[in-house]
Amino acid sequence: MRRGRPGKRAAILAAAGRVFGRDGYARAGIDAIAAEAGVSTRTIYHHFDGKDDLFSAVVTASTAQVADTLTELIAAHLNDPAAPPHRALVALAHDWIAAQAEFADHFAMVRQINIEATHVPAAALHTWHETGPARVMAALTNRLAAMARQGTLRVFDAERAASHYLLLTVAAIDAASYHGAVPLPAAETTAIITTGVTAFLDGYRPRAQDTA
Amino acid sequence: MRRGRPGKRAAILAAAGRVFGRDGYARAGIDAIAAEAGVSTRTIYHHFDGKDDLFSAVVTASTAQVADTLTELIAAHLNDPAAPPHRALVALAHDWIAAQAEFADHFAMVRQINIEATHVPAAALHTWHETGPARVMAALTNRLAAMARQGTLRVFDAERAASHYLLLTVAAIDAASYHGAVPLPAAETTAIITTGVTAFLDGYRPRAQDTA
DNA sequence: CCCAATCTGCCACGACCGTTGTACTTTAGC
DNA sequence: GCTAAAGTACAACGGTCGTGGCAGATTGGG
Repeated sequence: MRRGRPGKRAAILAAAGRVFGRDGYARAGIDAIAAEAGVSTRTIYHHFDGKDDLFSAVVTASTAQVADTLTELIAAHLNDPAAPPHRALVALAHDWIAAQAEFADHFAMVRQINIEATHVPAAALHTWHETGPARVMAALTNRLAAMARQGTLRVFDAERAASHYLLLTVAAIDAASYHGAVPLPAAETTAIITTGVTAFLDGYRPRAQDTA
Repeated sequence: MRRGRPGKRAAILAAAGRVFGRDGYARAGIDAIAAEAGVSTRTIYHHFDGKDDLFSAVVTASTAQVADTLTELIAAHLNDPAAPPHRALVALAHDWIAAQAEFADHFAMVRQINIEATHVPAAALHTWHETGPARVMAALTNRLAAMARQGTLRVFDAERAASHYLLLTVAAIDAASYHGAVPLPAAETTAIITTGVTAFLDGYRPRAQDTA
């Protein structure tokens, strides 16, 4: 049974997400989280065993929420495996980026986890990966494989194709915007996504008639 | 004029690079760096103004070294713009990954900078970007443009093409290996690179004759 | 309304760590 | 070999912060 009042607990989780996302684990202070939540520091220790426990509770909660959101986006945009791929893949990337902005705090925490992967217990890292990224990747892989079966895509390994798609769109945006730290003009965002999807579909090898 | 003896200064820089890379900025202690360098903590404050100053000195030094290494790799592997691209791009990616392993501490520090981009003075971030990534990207962009002029590649925007190449190879490896935290079997490394280069060249759109 | 759980404010302990002062020893160059 | 710069060992200050204790206020269910 969880300790304390659920309302307070939810407020603490939300506030901790904001503070951890903004300041990072090390910089984030229990006092700051308590103030943000409108709660006394003592109450935080009523609900959680300490800073580590609070952090992992926040991450597991937001991980599930984000994974749900992203899998829904995938299902919505790639529901028709016979549809022309360019338009759907561009639209999906746009919404994906929007989700990253909406859950910016979550992704900031995840980046910290990845950076400190060496200092994080391997078991926690593994369970996080299973409930989050692996779930989303499986959904995306599944849809790309369906598109391949329809002849919409030419895919040898659907999982690698999913990786490549995300790298050329989402990761490209992340790199250009310093993971959201530097805001990107909407036009540039669109340009990165469309050129990324074009590269994903067509590649950079000269066409046969070009070499003439 | 730099303070202190150059030998000690070099030892401090090297040790600080190792400790910062291994433990991260926050976790890294001046005492640990001093011990690693075989130097008293007081000597560190003789050479540098403090932890921040030491960190930025380490980063600027290794940034120049890494940028040199990578631009040399680019020049060596893409020296012939008329050569078949697949082989050269795969070989370059392999050596690039090897360089990332060799300078693992540097890249660990860079990742920290990127994560904490919000908390780093914008001027320092900008000069770092100019002397490091921007230099390397310019070199790679230049070579891809040359290949495009030779008809080896079909490129609209050489800089985006350079990004896409790195995303599909280097970034793919980084993501799979948690930035080097989880060692990757050599076979998997090769598979990621070759499939990445194949995607870069050929994309995923069905060939005309496939749709028959 | 009452009681038990919960929450609050405040204080304090203890650990960690960056930084500095000081007195002493070592090193390098003239 | 002398001298000034550089390095060392050690202790201490100061700040931050996680954590817990405690007494009293508050809250919500029976």
